[in-house]
Amino acid sequence: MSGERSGAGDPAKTLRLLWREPGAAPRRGPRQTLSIDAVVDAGTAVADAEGLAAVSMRRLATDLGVSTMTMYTYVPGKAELVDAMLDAAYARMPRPDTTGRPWRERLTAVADANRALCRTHPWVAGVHTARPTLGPGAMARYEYELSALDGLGLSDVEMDDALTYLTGFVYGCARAEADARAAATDSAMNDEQWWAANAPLLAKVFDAEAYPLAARVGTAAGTAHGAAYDADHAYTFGLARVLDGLAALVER
Amino acid sequence: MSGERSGAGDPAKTLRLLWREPGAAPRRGPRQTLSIDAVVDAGTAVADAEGLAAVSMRRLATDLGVSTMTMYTYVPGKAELVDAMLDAAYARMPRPDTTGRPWRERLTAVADANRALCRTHPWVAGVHTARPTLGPGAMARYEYELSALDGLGLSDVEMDDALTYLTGFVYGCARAEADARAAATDSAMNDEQWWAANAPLLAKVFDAEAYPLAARVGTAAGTAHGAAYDADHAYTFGLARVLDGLAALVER
DNA sequence: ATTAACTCTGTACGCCGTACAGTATAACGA
DNA sequence: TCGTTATACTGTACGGCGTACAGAGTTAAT
Repeated sequence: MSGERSGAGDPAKTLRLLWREPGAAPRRGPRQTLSIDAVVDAGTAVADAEGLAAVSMRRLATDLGVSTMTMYTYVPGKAELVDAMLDAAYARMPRPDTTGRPWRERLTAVADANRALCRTHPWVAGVHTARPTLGPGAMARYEYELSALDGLGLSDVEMDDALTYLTGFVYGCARAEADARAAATDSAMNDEQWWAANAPLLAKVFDAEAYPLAARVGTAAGTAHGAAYDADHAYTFGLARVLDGLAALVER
Repeated sequence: MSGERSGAGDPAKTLRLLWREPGAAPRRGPRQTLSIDAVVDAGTAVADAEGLAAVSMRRLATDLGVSTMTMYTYVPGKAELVDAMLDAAYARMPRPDTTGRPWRERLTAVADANRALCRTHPWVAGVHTARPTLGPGAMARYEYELSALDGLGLSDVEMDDALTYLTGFVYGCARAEADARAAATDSAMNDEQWWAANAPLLAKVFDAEAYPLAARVGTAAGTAHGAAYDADHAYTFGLARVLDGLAALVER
């Protein structure tokens, strides 16, 4: 499949891993030399530095000094490992108390916290979360974020809608930013260099008179952002729109 | 890397492919038995039916009745093939004239057209487009979509911002929807079945009193949407917010 | 007739996740 | 104390991926 997905493993095995349920039987064989946390942390370290695509069972095993198949004694498989990495990242998010602050400020804090998460762990933005991680970190995060929408007169369903909409925007931005960085790394060209390589070639085939708006606006946007994707600008612009959009719901 | 990326191939080769620039030299060897379009169409057919992950050089070669390496005489590589598939999809988007209509209606049409694209070709939503496809289809699409924002008193840069914001929302929704479908296919469980498998296990470890909002809102949202991700609802809710957000910019 | 350009193909390399079988280890019941 | 047995760990192997490379066959220009 394209990209990684959360909640893709066996439900029972995944929940046992996420909540660290101890194996029922007393442990009879040799002691484990590593721990689940060591594996999860190793995965996170590789993903942070080189992207989730670099996280392979072979790679983590090498980093941890064990053989590849040993990984499977700590974690049922790659799918469950990704869930564990994700839940651990959620668990580490700061959750400052913003009770009593204006709703825009509280929602901005939620948005910023998620953006910060995606900046320290760019791979988080790329995980497909249709089937959410149901671990303790995810629960704590959901509870905290809903609290920012509590007491605004929204129905329960509207609270969930609004949160989905807000985080959807933040992760969309974060994904674009992570994507831009990954493209630069993989191609060994920054945006400016890439455009410099493409512009002269495109000029030979593109008819600016046939597409006047595209030519004019494309040039203006490229010049304004230095031909590079400006993640901060997109986030600032978008978040203002998102809050204005929610205002129509909250202050109705 | 996780997932497919556009604009990841060699710039010169990619642009030659997208604009179908004829090879300079007269053709000396045997005639080709297939065509670029046949390869692009075969890739699109597989991606539509089974997802972009199912599109491999070996698979397309088999479908087209040639050997794997023959693919490379039509297309420089997988990266360039994805660009060609994407540009062809853009080129096929309908572009009805909405000149003179209210701006909300015009932008809704743009949003709906992109949503329709992502429904006939769910893989489109999953392509990372930090480095855009610079083919004729992409250019025609950009021109058309900008025209919906022309004459509203926005600066060129604001037009690009607004379009980025709008399409960002649409593709975010589309990605969630495609993701939900892919998860259901891959896991052989629909959302309801997946939740039914997880709920009893989660109930054993989740403390509803520690996370009262999460428990209450999660239940309400799950009940309202039949425990399934409701893509139409998210889109309708979100698009209203997006347009309200842009109204603050347009009608200022 | 020769040569150069081109199409097509088979093999091979290094990645991936992981199934499976085998061996070493440590705690339990006797 | 001595099996017995659950467990930890490892090596090999399979089928997938993109694609580099070398070679064989085909056609048009010289």
